[in-house]
Amino acid sequence: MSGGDYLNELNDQQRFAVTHTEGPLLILAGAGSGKTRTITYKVVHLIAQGICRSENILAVTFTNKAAEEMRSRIERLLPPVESLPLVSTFHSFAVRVLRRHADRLGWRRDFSIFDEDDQKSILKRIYEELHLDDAEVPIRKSQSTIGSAKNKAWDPDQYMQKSEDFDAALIYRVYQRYERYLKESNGFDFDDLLLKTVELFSRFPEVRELYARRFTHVLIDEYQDTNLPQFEMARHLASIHHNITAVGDEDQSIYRFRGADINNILRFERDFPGAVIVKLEQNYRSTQNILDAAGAVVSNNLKRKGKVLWTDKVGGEALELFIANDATEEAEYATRRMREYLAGGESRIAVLYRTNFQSRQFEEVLRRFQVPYRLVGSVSFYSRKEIKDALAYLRLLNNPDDPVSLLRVINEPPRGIGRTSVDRLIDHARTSKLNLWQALEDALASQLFPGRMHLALERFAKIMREAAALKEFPVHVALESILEASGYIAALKEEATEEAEDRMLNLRELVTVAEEYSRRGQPLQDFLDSTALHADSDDYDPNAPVTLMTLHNAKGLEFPIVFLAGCEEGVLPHSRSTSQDDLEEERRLCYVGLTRAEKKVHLSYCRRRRFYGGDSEEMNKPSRFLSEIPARLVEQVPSAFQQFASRRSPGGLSIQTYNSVESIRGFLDRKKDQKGGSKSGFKTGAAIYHEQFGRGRILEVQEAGDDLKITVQFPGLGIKKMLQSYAKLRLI
DNA sequence: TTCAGAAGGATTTTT
DNA sequence: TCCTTCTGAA
Repeated sequence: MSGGDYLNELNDQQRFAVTHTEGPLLILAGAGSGKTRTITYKVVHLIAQGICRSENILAVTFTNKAAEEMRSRIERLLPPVESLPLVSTFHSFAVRVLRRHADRLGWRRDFSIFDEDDQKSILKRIYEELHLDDAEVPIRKSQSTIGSAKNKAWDPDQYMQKSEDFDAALIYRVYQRYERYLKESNGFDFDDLLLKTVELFSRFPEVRELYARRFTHVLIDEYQDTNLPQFEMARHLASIHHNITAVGDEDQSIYRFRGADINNILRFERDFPGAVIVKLEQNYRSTQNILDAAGAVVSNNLKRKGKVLWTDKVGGEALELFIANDATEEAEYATRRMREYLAGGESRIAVLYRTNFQSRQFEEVLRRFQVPYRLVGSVSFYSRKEIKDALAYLRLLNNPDDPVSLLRVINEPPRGIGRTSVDRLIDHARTSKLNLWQALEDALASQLFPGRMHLALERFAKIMREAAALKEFPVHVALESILEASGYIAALKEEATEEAEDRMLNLRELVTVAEEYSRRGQPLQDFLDSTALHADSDDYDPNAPVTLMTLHNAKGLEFPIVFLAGCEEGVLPHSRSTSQDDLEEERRLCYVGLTRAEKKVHLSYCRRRRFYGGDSEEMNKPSRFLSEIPARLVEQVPSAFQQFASRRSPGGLSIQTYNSVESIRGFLDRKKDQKGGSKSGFKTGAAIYHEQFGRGRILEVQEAGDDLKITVQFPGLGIKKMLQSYAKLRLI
């Protein structure tokens, strides 16, 4: 694009933000106001106007996916010859920096990146070493405490000084040992990636300057979700030119639990003197009704600067509220509506929820109704066992000091190295002050272990020794070879179960991903980095007709139709969010959900919801956020019972849909109250249709107290008793 | 050492 | 409900 055509596509405020290219700038932007678009255009503007060169720009996004999207938008707008600016997340940027300079901090450049699972297994080892009991201070607690200490940039000593935790002394020891363990393993955890980069910048001014000079313009998206180390990274990077542009919306700050500090955005002017502030308050996404509803909810928060979004899309459809008896019914209702939408030509619908486990019923029902969908998150590809195993092998090749990976694969597939052998190996490492791999080699060389143990360990050592050269091979070759050589594939083949089949397919998939890296000539290191930093949200496919995801993952996205499920006390807001600050964050989460929608929002909640299989004893209360939406904006859809009652025509053929035994019970109760025990309409001999089993005939109807038991014969399927099962029955 | 079965425990959100 | 951990037997 030439001349500046792109400027014509912007409103006055956006254009100001794009063309203001000197000094710190804060863009306070509302939902749907074209935040990301504005900084994307700003990047284009900087290059197209020759203000700086592509390589002098660093744009930071919140997720890899967002980065990828921004890159491709920039690419479309720029003349094809230009090189692309660096668009990355804080984490991947940090990895980039550390891969070049980690040696200054005493790490090698081939360091490993430890995820939360790795963290957990490290902590487990440390607990054993220190003879700590999980019952005393749960590992989970240590893990999260260490994490939040790191988010505040506290080292163990600072933690010890500042923490008021009753268990601080104990966690202090764990934290100290943990840090040493990481160093000895030549690894960083996620938090370290940021922290150590900041440390590098502050301890070595010449390194900081290298980057601060190279990037003359720094742009940061989703600034409201930056934590302390991220803020400090930004400050270091802007320390020479002060050309920092931050975009954010305090109402969409939803990562407090991860150390995100809403104050970073609230005190931007103090942090970056001379900052200019632009507000973007026009919303281009949603109808006025949706905005009003969202605005009404979030206005109950006290900690905000406050802004009023407006749109020229006046009115719009009312929000719709469905009250379901249980989660299955909620999903069924939503799925029926989705089917209608899809039939009517809608192609992008989102189901959003607070917690991942809520996706289950939706998946079940969508599959039953044969509606294609895409799930973002939950058990992601990269957290599957076989994938982690395969990556652990590669990681071990890359960094032999990595004990986490070594312990993960030493007996995977089983090769006769059991707990006892592993414990003795660890012992030997500790007493001889060697790392695990060295200890293994040492023990083998000095014949330290008895015959069978020795042989098993030797077998493993041989595999890894011979595989060492693979490191230099194309990634997919290395991966395939190690899977073969380790016997992993053979073991799966031998197993010959459906599950093993699945695992092999997943591994194939991983090889396909690796082939990409080989094709681009990227080294193993790059492959490992991006798999380590892979996020659930990276799986989002904008072309899927129906997408299921958490509210957190929905940040930055938009959909014509949004279903916001589980609007109950205990779910949204979550039962663990009790403090005032927590509640405000939950409210922002609700706000984020509502403002994803362009045309229509469907709200729903369940009167009962099962947690871990058991029935919840009490009835759920509707979310307090629902009552914060003005009644005039919401239309309540009749519940299942009401729908049933109203569709029943006098005489003639009536079609009655029972969504669950629950609603049948409700129906019976009513009937009893009204007419004294009149029956449900299920009669012996009646023909019946069941959504799953098809046509059948009722053999027996029993009513015991509140329970209704129906015995139905389905031709070819035998006799089924329907009691408290979620029978989908229709009389025909 | 490994496997199978039983028991117990847990669950927010994520780079 | 599902997943991890524990226990005992082969």
